[in-house]
Amino acid sequence: MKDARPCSIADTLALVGEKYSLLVLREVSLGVTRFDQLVRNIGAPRDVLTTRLKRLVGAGILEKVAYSEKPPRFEYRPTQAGLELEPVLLTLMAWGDRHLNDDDRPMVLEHVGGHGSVGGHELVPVVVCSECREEVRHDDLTAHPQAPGWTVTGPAVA
Amino acid sequence: MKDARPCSIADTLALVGEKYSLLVLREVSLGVTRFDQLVRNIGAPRDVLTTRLKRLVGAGILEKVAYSEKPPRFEYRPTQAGLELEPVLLTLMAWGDRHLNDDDRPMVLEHVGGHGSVGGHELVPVVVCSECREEVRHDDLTAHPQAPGWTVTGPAVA
DNA sequence: CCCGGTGGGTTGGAAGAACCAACCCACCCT
DNA sequence: AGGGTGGGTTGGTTCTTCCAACCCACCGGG
Repeated sequence: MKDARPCSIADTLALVGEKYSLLVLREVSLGVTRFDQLVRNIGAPRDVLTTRLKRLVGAGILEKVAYSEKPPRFEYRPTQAGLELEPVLLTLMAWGDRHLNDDDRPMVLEHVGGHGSVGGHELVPVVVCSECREEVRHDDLTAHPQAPGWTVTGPAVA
Repeated sequence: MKDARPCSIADTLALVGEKYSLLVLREVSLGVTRFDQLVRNIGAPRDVLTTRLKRLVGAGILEKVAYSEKPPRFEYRPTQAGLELEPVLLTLMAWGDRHLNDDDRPMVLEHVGGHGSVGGHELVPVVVCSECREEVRHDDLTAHPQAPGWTVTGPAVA
């Protein structure tokens, strides 16, 4: 990945884009935080999961918390930064629900609103602009690269 | 990945979770659709990019469109399904902007609203519930696995 | 006609990562 | 003493990546 477009998407994927990493985040967000459970629920090889967990802890996305001394036992809990990746998981899930599992979604999320909302309803996540609160449509977007030497189509100088 | 939790997140990542795949989508969403440009802007090895493009075309996320006969030349354009992955890209970018590139974001997106909105403003994407329009917070969510034999913490029967 | 350049790949070999089964250790329960 | 659980590590094989080089069709200029 040398000389690629500088980009926060690429930077984020460099941390959480490896196989299983986002699935780890799915599990810890669900409250599943122990090594053996993660292995089973994700279906990852144990050694691979070990290296993923190290990476995510090192990146400050998970933290290793002791829940027992003697024998020393740990659980992996999401940090604030880790929890803030939930929108990524929600949008991935929404896409898969729509395009891959349209007739039987493997999991349904119930949304229990904050301010006086009555009961729970099914969550269908949508991305909106925080400024104008409108749903983001592709055609309403214009990209402005900030890095010197880069235009929207590619490197300018090179 | 045998016997893992059935999940649309995993299903989606099986299609677009390999290295570079989402970066391809970033580029085609920006309008960069040709092989050589993709190689340069993404920084991926040519052969790997070839296999990724085949996969994405096969999945119906991209389509290969001829823009010249003699010599035969193609561009890779996102399908509707491909464009609908943009929310994933936006949330990834927002996270990287906040947590990795807080002082100089590599790219700024301008949002030109649809219905009579005046000028463009910077896009800061937020995920909301389409039902109640409130921002989705982790604590407002409850997961309901639909697959038989699965609870939120793991397989029930085993 | 020959030469270099562009677009879009394919090929071969070396290096690295994933995968799997097996193993290990500390502890707890019976 | 024996088995079970939690949380890993190890060794060896296979699967991917990576990189440089190559290939081919076509175009333009001299």
